[in-house]
Amino acid sequence: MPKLGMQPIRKEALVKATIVEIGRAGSLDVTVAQIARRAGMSTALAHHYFGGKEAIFLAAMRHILSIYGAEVRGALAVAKTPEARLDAIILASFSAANFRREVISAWLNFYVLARTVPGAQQLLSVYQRRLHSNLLAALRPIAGAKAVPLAHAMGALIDGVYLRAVLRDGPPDGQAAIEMLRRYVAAELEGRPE
Amino acid sequence: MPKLGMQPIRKEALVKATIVEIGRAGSLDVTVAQIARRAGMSTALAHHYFGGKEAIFLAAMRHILSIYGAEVRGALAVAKTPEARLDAIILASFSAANFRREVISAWLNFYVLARTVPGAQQLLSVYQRRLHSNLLAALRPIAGAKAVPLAHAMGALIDGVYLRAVLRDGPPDGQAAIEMLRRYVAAELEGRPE
Amino acid sequence: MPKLGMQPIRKEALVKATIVEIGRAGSLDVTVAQIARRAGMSTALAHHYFGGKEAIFLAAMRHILSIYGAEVRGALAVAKTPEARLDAIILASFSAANFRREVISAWLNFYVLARTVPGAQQLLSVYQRRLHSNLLAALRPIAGAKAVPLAHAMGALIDGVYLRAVLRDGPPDGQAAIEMLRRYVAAELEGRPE
Amino acid sequence: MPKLGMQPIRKEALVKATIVEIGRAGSLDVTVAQIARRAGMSTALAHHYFGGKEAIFLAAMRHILSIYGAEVRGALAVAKTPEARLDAIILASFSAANFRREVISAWLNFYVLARTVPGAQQLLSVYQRRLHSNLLAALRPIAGAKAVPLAHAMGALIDGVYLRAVLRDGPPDGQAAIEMLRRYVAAELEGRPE
DNA sequence: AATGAATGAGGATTCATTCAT
DNA sequence: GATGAATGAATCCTCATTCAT
Repeated sequence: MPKLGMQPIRKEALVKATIVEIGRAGSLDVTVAQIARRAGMSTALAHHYFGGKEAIFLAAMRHILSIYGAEVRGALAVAKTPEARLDAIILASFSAANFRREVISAWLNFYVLARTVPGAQQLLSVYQRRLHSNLLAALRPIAGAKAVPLAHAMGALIDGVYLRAVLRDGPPDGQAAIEMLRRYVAAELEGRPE
Repeated sequence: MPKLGMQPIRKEALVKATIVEIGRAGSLDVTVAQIARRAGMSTALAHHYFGGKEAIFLAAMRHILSIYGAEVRGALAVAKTPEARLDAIILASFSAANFRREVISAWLNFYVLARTVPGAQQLLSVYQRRLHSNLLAALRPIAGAKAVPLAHAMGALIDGVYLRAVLRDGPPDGQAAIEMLRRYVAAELEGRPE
Repeated sequence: MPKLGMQPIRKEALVKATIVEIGRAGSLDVTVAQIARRAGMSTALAHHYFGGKEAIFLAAMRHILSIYGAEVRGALAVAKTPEARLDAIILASFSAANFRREVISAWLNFYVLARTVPGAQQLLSVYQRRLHSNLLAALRPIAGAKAVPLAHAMGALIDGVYLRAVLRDGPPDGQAAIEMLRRYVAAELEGRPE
Repeated sequence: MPKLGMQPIRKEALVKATIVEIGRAGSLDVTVAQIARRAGMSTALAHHYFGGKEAIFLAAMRHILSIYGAEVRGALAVAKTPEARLDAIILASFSAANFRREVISAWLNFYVLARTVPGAQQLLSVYQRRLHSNLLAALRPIAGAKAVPLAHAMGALIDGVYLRAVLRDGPPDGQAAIEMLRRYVAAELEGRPE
């Protein structure tokens, strides 16, 4: 018996199923049938709601990025000093919600997706730009002229840590990642102030 | 006009074609037919020489890793001081031969491959371990207790720079990458020694 | 115009088409495409319903064996004496429904299939055991100690007649086969009673 | 270093390899490459000597049939009485040389081949006719009018025993087969003479 | 005599997508 | 809203066969 207002529920189920399946498969080689089955519906319905596989992937990507964005935003809101702001970004990047096996796996694969699908590339660019500007805003007061290169390096380092976490067998170690980032920032800031 | 001793020639052609095609496609969604066509032979011959698609991918991966390994080894051989050794690794990582669009793209996709194919995972692990031990050997004399975490961070940073280079449109900027790494090392080494 | 409840209809069509095609080809070298075409559907649908070629073959085999089994069961039900029972088995074995060109051809090829596919071997074993026990039950009261070897021989003779029918050009002669079996039984039973 | 007069040696090796491979595979799904490898040569050479796969199969079939024929001929030559002649045929049919796993498997598959390849059909017909006339010649003096149907039944029974031997797991039991045939003949001859 | 090289043809299987119900 | 039915278009892989050496 079909109910009204199922659309958002179905869509969310599909998005979550997509992330799980990409995590499980370790690649984008995931069939719509797998996603739909895990979401508890037919493939036809999945198509009905999203129009196509690519749109499903994009929605999953948007979901992950928006969760990450929300977490960062929330943490920044309560941080008072530049140092606290910087740390908030680091902590959000490796929080339990984001630095999870499936999410990391999906993340890596979205980098791949971005090479093919313009929409994905755009989403990833937006995320990178936002991260960069957040980092920059926090760094500017405390790093001076170093702020720009430092922000670039931190972005790359975060991504690198994600990338490496994909390969490891056990659960990802967020704490170690956080320490690595903190240590990096500390080292760069400790040096001659300019 | 069949000649003798074609096997190595054909295999190499296929490996190179594979890297090019993965670079072009931006993903592992590359058909054997595409690879074979670019290598100038039939798909049947590609299968004949490698036995299957996976083996072709693995050979391509091994090729890239071995070139990188050779370059590092060569640079380390002539470097006399620890500092020179460290710089040699950095330079090799972003040399014109390795830090090329196609190679970077292939690199990213090999990370994905490693999630599925055990052989690929192993190859990547070997590469990471070797890089780590090279970094460590160079850092130990000059970074003391910091050597281990620093080597980890450098490895992650290198991978992160690769990952980010994938997304950018233009040609990858090896020089900027080198400077980013050098700057980080300098900052860490400058700080209080323990 | 897709309707509901097509699964059993499609499956049956595929099973029948399989038997016809094996009969036509004279071997198991029958493509799924041929079977699907004759059954009036795409190969994809055939795979969808059966999961693979082997499963289609097994279903066809099961179909033939079950028809034969049903016919024997039906005939045994109305036979009152051991002699009538024995004759019922013979008649069913060479009835118009079973002793047809295509069915015989399929039969032979299922023997071949049984050499490769465990499921097929099992099906054939079941058929042989059931035939044997039916024969034995009918023979025991009238053949005494001879019953066991006689049942074996009759089974072999029936199979042999099938085998030879495969080679002949014209339509198989069920009547002649029945007479051969009857004569064989008569000869064995006439001999000294023990 | 190619030698002269290799042709018959190579051909025989291929024929034997073919029988072994058909026995191993349990079907005609045997590649020329497998046959050639087992025979210790390249596929190109196999083609060179036989011209094609079909010709290889036919040669293998001819080989088996001719061995069987030779054995029967030899046994008939020394048999003095009709009874002895009959027994000679039975014995030859289930001799250790013929009633072997691989040979039986090949035999079955030649029945399949005969449905497709005219040459195979002809070979099999020749064998059947020869067996029939041998049986008839032996039976005529001792079975009178029964000779013809008895010869037919014996032929079918022999084939049936072969067919059933294919399915059994263990080694084929020639002795049991011989007894089955002898028992049948005895029963028919014992009965009232007309 | 012998073989490595090479390929065209074909075959099983998968999958995103569409459509009628 | 929801789904079973259905397929066209790939894709990987195999294999008999040919050819130049």
